[in-house]
Amino acid sequence: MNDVARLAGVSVSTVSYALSGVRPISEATRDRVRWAVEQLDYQPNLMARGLAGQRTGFLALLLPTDESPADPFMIEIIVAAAEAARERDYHLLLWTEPAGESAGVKDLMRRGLIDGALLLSVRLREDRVSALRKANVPLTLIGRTQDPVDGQFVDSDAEQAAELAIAHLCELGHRSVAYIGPPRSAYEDGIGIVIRIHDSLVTSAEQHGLRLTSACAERNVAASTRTVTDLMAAEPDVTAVLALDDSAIAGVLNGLRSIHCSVPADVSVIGLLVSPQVAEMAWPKVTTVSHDPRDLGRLAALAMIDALDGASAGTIQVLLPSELARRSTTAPAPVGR
Amino acid sequence: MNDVARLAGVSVSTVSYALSGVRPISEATRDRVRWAVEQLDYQPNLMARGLAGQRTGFLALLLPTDESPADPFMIEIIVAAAEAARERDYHLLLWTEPAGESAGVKDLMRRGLIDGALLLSVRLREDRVSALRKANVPLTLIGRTQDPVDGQFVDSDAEQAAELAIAHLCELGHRSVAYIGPPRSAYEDGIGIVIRIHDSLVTSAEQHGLRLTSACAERNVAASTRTVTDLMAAEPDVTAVLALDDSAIAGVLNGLRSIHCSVPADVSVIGLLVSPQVAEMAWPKVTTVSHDPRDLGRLAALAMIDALDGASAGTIQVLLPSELARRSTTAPAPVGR
DNA sequence: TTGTAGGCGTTATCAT
DNA sequence: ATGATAACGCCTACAA
Repeated sequence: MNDVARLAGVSVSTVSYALSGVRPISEATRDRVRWAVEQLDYQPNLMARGLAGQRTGFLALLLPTDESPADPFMIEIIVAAAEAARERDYHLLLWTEPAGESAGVKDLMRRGLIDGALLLSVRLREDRVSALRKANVPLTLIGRTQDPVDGQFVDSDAEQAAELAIAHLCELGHRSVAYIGPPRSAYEDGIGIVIRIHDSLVTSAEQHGLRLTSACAERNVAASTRTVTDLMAAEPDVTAVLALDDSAIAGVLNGLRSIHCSVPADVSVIGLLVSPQVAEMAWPKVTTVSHDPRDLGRLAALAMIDALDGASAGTIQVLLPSELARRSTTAPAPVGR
Repeated sequence: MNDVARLAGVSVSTVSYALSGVRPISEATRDRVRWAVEQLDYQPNLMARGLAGQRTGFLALLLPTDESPADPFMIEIIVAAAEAARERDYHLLLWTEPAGESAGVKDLMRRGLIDGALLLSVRLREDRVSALRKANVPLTLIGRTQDPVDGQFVDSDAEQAAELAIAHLCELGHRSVAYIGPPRSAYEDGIGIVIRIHDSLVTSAEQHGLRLTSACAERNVAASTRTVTDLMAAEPDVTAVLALDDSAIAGVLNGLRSIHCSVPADVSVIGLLVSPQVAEMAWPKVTTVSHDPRDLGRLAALAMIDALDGASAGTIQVLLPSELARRSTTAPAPVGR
């Protein structure tokens, strides 16, 4: 930067201001600085900037390790967050830590490394959130706590998604539907989206006068296969199956095939919050009620950055609506059953 | 650190040396410093350290964006790299960039942000490698270029894996086997592991007197399903199928089921370099010739760090051997076919 | 074995 | 609108 200043014939502070735009600089000077920067192919040193300024340009993405490894939906969230951060000249640090803990992130903050943190897999009751708040770590949640009045978050709108899915099945004439949810442990852990989706499905089904049967399945093909076959045996009236997550899709389709239920002629299937990638990869391609997972990561990163840069008008709280993507697994309910 | 020095009654440099251990410090002083650090719960500022010292403590993990999004095998590599880095007080930056490019990483280096970079999805002929070398970016590849004489890498031992798989099938009495590889584009792009696995399979099959038929399938269930059914129709003698990658597994099992081939009674299936997670999730559970994907990420990060810290005796080049994990998809070849 | 002081490359505070 | 200069917090010769 010294070199740039010398070449442009101005002082270092002028260069700094010309680049950051924090104080008015004359056109002429600015152009000379720009030219010198160009000439020397100058790139500011980020460590020095971090030391001297108030922002380091780093965000931590806190990824719980003891859960089932990330599925495609999550990957897309993460990568999108990294890309959004980059657009705004921030950098994303991948930080793994056991589900309940956050001491590591707190240390990152105290060591002057990060400006804030993004939290994944948010539970309804979060020790991490209060702990990090207390440590003055700016936070944006991907997901929500039970009562997220005061913090920033970006989350899927569970109620809207549930209502959309149930309404669609209702229109198609289905009267009895099943829901294959995640393992019981996800409920016990209090994962927000899991509980909200379930509750919302129950509510929507009631309002539409639909019969809803819920079941849990571990996140593997064998388990969801077995769960769906058991369920169809116990509830022969069921003509549609809702499944949450990337993980259940393969098993559900598999199970239905194995008991000679044709999809969608005999039974319709809807994937909730399933990544397009997985929906398109399955066979037949799965109709989903979902949104682009990338929006979750992208908006969370941008919300964090806006808050840090003081560009936002207050706390950002976003609920992403889902859309119905009709693919090949939904059809009118079979008649005469 | 000033506070620590004052509290311990020594100078800042003594504190610095006591913590880094770069020069001899008396037991007594060291203890006092340690105590003071403890008292104040002091954590060094990493930006200042990065500015003053020669290392920043950051590594970039370069992730090509325009390929199919990361599968579980890759995720585990990435997370393992992040965790290994952390153990050594380094931090992993997630850096996405289109497949051929590396200008962004070069800039990271020039901006004094990173100490080195980890490269994923390495092709046999790599523009990125030579470009980054020229820019003096320390590199460790996860994968190999065609002729990786001088650089650091950690890669799967393709020849050993191929030989192991072929030998196993041979022992089980199979005489004609099929290989469902990745899309043709992966070959055209020159992805190292893809080409090495294919070539090695051909070689091993020849040596064992096995007939090998190869096919390519796009990375989705429908494509691999169709590919395997077509292939079985064209080559009725085939009694075993090898599949590379997480992506092909579901389709292969699906396809065989759809043409009423029982696995493993009629046809055996082996997954090559498939993550344990996917192998266990499938149904039936897939026999694999693979290794822990985490080793790839972990060793790459450690190799990089050792090189940076000068702890390594020269260039690190690792080929990870695979192991046969017998699950439920391999059995002796059916007799009388 | 320990202390002193200069420098790393920015940003921020005073002046002008 | 611009310049000089002091932090920022640590590392590392150099001196003692």
